[in-house]
Amino acid sequence: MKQGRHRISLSDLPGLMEVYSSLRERFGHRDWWPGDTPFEIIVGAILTQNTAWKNVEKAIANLKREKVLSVAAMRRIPQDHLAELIRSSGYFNQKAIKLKAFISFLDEHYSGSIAKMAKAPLETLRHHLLEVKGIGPETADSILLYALNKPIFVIDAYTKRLLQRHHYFDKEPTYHEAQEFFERNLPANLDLFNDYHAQIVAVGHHYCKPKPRCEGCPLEHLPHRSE
DNA sequence: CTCCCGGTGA
DNA sequence: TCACCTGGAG
Repeated sequence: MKQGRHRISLSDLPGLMEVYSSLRERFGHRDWWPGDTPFEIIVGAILTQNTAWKNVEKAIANLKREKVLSVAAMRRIPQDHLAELIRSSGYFNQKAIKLKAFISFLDEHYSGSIAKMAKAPLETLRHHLLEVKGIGPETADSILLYALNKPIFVIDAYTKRLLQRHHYFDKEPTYHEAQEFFERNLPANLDLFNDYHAQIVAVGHHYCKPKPRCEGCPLEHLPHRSE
């Protein structure tokens, strides 16, 4: 680890593309965010808020079994019934409201059509999505990238932690700071943005946890704090 | 900052 | 038992 009297500066650190290569070499290309339709991915993005994906899978399965995983069906189903189906994802009452809020948003702005929505420009879409109650920056960007194939870099808790622990930031960056950092230092490539976020989630899940487990981490060789 | 809330794995 | 989970609102 490169150290001296001086604080580690950006120029001492590997570029983001090298970081990506190290992760990718370890984890392989991730088949991130499986989903049969864009709508299923959007629903997953809302349900997975502060919730382990495992618990979301059950909820999605319930929605499929009850044939509620379409815009029309979700518009029709009563909110309390919807809440029961997604119980396993936690915060089920709030999330039922959020799903309904998204449907209303879709109806108002895009005549209830995901396809029409997908044609809107990224910035317009992001601005509109953030107006929806229950959709914050991470959920909005996940929808944009994974459901609508817009080239935007998704930031999550793992990402901010990684940037701080590996000295790209002194303190934990804000969402916008982290996003700007990635987008300024990487080509705006859809598959790269897609897979990079997936790689970060993988390293965050296995190594860069709240309590770091640096042994064997694919990024162990680059400067880091193990706190 | 606190609250929302269920499941999972250590 | 308990921390954590592919956050967001008030």
